Amino acid sequence: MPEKDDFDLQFFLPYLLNQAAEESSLAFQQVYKRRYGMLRTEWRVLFHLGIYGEMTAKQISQRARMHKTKISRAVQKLADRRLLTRVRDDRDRRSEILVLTPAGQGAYRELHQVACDYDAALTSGMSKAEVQTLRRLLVQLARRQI
Amino acid sequence: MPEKDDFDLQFFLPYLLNQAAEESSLAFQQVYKRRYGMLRTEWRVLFHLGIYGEMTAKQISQRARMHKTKISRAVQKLADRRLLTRVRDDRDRRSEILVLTPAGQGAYRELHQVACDYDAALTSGMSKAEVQTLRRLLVQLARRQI
DNA sequence: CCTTGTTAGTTACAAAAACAACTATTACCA
DNA sequence: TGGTAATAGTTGTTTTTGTAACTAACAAGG
Repeated sequence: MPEKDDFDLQFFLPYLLNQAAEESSLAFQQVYKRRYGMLRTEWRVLFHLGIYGEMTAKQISQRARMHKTKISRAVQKLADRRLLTRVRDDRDRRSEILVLTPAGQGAYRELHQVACDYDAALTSGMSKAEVQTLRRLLVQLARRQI
Repeated sequence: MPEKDDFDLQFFLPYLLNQAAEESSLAFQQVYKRRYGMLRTEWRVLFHLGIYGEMTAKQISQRARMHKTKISRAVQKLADRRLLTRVRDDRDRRSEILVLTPAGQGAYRELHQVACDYDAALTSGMSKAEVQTLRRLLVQLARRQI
């Protein structure tokens, strides 16, 4: 039997981050899944367009660090449900500009409100300073390339 | 086009946590994937056995919050590669006790060392206090049920 | 004992993700 | 120009995951 040592899996950052990420997105997932039939990639695309305005799939892919095939399929589904429209870019006819329809904007606004409330609930047991530190360090981890 | 507001997707905790989790496990993933041909579930099972000693699939499932089918498949693969053996529990012949083989213990020790170094590298840009706060809040998020 | 219900683990099938190959367009440069 | 390389996005195929149904073993009350 292996010797015990001071390493605790529960504190190993990649593991811990994953546990926290999964647990803390569960309830939010229920909302966009049950209520809008969306997948994670789909609400992410919706939010990118809702927050940053019109974008191409490529731009979303870069900002969200998601593979282009995931974006492509998410965009397809959102277009099927008439939540966005695609407009060929005349300056570069390979790419297309994605624009939320009024229905898409409505869905975004509702989910955005849910997200705000949800984030507030998640941080409700933390002090302002703690929340600030937490987000700063997470951004640092998200940007770092080891 | 939607109005801009003060909500930033990059700071929405479920999103941010996920980005941090993915980015910060990338390089570690390379190691267990390329060097041992393991999947995420597999190294988790390996680590549970390496750290906590002999366990049943059910116990790992509870501690790691992973579904029993994932565990079952990971155990199968690890057994195929002779990294663990399964022993029927005579007190309850439905369950089986999982035990690392010497090869499994060796794999664990190597990956454990990698993990330690990796965790140190991830936190190298943070103060002791920051790291402590980070882990504490992450544990809090991971345990919370909203 | 013998039903009824529960639990540990596996298997089968459906959903989703990862990866590679493809089309259409643009960019560059000889 | 025209030919090669690069880029935006899609499609097809293979892995991996999620979900439900299954087998085998236990538990407990009649």
